[in-house]
Amino acid sequence: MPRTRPKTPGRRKAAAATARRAPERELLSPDAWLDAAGLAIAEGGFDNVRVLTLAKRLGVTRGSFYWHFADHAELIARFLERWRDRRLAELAYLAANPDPNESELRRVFRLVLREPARNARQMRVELAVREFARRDAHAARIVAEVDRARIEHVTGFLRDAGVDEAQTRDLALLVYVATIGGRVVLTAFPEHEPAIERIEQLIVELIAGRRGGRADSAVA
Amino acid sequence: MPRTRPKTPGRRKAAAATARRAPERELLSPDAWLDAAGLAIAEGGFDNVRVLTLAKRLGVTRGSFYWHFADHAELIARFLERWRDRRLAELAYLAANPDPNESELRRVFRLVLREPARNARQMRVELAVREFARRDAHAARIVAEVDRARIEHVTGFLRDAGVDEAQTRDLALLVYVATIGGRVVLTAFPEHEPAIERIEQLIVELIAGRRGGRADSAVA
DNA sequence: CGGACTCCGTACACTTGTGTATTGAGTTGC
DNA sequence: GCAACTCAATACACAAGTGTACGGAGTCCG
Repeated sequence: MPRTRPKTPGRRKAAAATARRAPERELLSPDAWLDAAGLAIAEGGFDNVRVLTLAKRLGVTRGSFYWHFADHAELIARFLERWRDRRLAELAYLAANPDPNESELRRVFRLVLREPARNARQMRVELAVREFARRDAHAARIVAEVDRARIEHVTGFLRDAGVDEAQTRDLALLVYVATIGGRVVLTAFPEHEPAIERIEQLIVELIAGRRGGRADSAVA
Repeated sequence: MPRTRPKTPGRRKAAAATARRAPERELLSPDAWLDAAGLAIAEGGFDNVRVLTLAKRLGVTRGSFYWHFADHAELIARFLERWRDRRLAELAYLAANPDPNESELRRVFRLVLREPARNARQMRVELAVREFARRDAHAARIVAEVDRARIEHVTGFLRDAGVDEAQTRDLALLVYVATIGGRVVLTAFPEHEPAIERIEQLIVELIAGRRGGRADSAVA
């Protein structure tokens, strides 16, 4: 340890940062480091997160980093937890703000299928997190939490849509699995995007067929 | 260059290896290095392929490596090409050896959905290749070739199964995308495997419903 | 104005990894 | 048997990355 670095370092209040007389050079918040890490992860996965590289990109030296974070491992851990919190908040917002002009199922697809396809960076980060989860226990737990919440979410929608109770789980898993797979192939070949949207329609039909017999109206 | 290392190094015929009087220590073939690389990739992705580590695992030093390969890049390139050739051969074998006791569609699922789920290493390698393809042009081309061939294969099966011609491509893509997605989540959570098999059944029903061109198929 | 605090720069020690040059022990062919 | 060949060991130079120790410029607060 340098002098006596606090275990929870400089927690600068972001709000008071502007009220404070602006320093010559803008100081860095931990979030700035996490954002930089996110960029590096989107580009080359978790192995591409190097303190030296991030510092260079942020225009500072590693001295700053080791003030905000104990070490490289803490950066990764905090990044993963922030990622999980944001994904869960995403779901919570969706559940709390129903859109009366759109069917629920469509919104699910928009969230997990179409929307991320437009935000390439976010999609790449998610895939990188999943990749990393295969060799990191902490990441595996994080991914499990997010997967669980998402599947639960889709399941609830399907149940509300009148799908046969015994099969909502399998259908939800199908939707989720097709979604993830779509992301994987889309990151490599964006030209398939229109086809992915037609696939969405196929799944809608499959679900419609699984409801008590009829119903394009309520679902679509 | 050392002395005058040949551009195409020692190509030991694997067949004559046993006829040859066995050396004190078994010599390494390039394939041995490629296999070791595959193990490293399955464990930690392409960034985990390090000449030093492979050598340690093979019980030799890097001197051997630089005899068989020009450099690290060549190892990666040859690994990718071998991977592609094997995947294409896999498909060719399937097409050339029809099994009269099993439906074609089932065989497709067995190949792309159930079989790899049992071979964890192969599955992880495939996912790592796809991850690597997002930042490596060569890998991207390789993956494109394999994807193209597989989707073509599934499309052919669906057409033979009597699926509406106009939609075979979309259905094939759905099958493929669901497959890839299934692999991704299964690598993280193997306990979902039975659910994946039920998903297979759902897709079969979807395809059956698509057979013979029904009227309501015009919804898309 | 002066101490304490916040944040970053600098310098050092250490580790891991690549690539090259060279040597050297087996093996094969003639 | 002996040269040529095959394959691996060793030693070296170099680069990149981590973590730590310490110094130092701003900034706030009394």
